[in-house]
Amino acid sequence: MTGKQISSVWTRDARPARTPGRTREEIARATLELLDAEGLDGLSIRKLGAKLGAGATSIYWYVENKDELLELAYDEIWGEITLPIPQSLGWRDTVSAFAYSMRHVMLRHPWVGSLIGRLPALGPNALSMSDRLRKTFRLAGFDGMDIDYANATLTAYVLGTVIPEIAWSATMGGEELDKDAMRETFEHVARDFPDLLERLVEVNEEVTVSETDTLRAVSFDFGLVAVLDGLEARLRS
Amino acid sequence: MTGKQISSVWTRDARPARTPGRTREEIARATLELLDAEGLDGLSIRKLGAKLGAGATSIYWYVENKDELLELAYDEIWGEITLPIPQSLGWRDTVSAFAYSMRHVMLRHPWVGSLIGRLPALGPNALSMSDRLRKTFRLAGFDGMDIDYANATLTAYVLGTVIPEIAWSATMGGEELDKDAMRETFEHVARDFPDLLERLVEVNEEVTVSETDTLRAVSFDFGLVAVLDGLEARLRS
DNA sequence: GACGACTCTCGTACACTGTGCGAGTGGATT
DNA sequence: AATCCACTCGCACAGTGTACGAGAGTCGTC
Repeated sequence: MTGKQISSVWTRDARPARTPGRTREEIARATLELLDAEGLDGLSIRKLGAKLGAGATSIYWYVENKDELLELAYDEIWGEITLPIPQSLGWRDTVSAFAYSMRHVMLRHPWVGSLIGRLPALGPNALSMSDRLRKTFRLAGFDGMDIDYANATLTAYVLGTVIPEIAWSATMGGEELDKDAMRETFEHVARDFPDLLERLVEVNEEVTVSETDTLRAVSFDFGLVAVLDGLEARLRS
Repeated sequence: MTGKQISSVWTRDARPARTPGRTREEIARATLELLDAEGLDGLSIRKLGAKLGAGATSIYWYVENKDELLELAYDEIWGEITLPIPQSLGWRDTVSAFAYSMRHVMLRHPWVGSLIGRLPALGPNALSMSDRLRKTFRLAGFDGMDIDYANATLTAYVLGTVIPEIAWSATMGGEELDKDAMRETFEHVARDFPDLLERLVEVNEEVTVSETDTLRAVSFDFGLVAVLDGLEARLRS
């Protein structure tokens, strides 16, 4: 049981809750709120300390370094994602609901976009979700390693769709979706690719602000259906 | 042509190359090398200045801020990815080759994992690749918006697979793949999910270091085939 | 050749960051 | 009452991104 482990908050047990002192949950929650309010760059140990009514460096009693703090907040996210109980729906509807939930949660906490490539998902919420997804795929008829492959494929699709979406919103959303500015930007950067430019401008013109979301949702759905079809084909063979 | 645009290096033209002074390419290349050598946290303006034999703040003549520097390096990455000329192979083989190339390039430059959720891909190399992918999908028989949907789906799958892979390597790879340490870690963090734990340990045990890569490649291929099957189904209807 | 304009460099300075250290505090155990 | 230990936190250090403004070098025009 003892011996060197991989470095992560989750490889050490939380300190037992005592009368003085904070809990991991408290700290995770506060970090999450700060991240939601001010983004990844807005989070600093000193600000977090202030928010908790504590001295800046007190946090280091509970956490080895800033990355571990981010691991805590990251796992909170996984806890917000919902997955219907497997038996209630067909597997396609079940995992679709998961995919949509995951997308929404990520868009609500856009800073995860920069963390997924840096921190492993080893927290209890992430693992619990992984466990439940595996059960869902097994119930659907997948077997052995295919369970994990299917799982990975679905999750990859969602991540890969949402992460660039976040980057896009971060750059374009800041300017309050100024259509003319965007058209000019496109015309400038894509001036050597008339084909691509035409499509970019077209999409930019014909769609109102609120319809942008719908369009993205349609695109998300297209890919999701394709992925599920592909997985289903694997199931039948 | 004038007017406010979206904030990105690519919305401003590069300064014309003069006798003194660096070029964007020079700076992009140096940034890339520094990132490859020292990672995202290892990149600082001062270090980059030193590497270029320039004063630290000279870089700000060519670039508005550090993010724009990262945009330059990010686009270099897109330039390393290869896509066979569409007509030479069937569309499935063509986009498969692209997917594998993209995966390898990303794994070679693991710091991109943290950038994709933060910076838009508006550089010439990224757009050129996007343009060529669109042509490939059109040639395959996709039409209208389906071209872009298919494009997005494929790219999402690759990104979503590789990004967590990078995070994993960053945490586990540092400890030189100590098998026992990993087993202990798993047993600790996944102790409440016996099913998942069994699989984690099993995979960890039965596989040698070099086979880890193979296993990941197999998993990647499984999902890729599923995605392509799903897209092909869309093509037939 | 002289002058002015412009491109480009860079030293200094400022506010801010993560975090090591070690002295301090206050409640529980003996 | 004495001891221990979980916990707090001020200070300090090295490092960060970047604003600013003074200078150097090069060009075009008279």
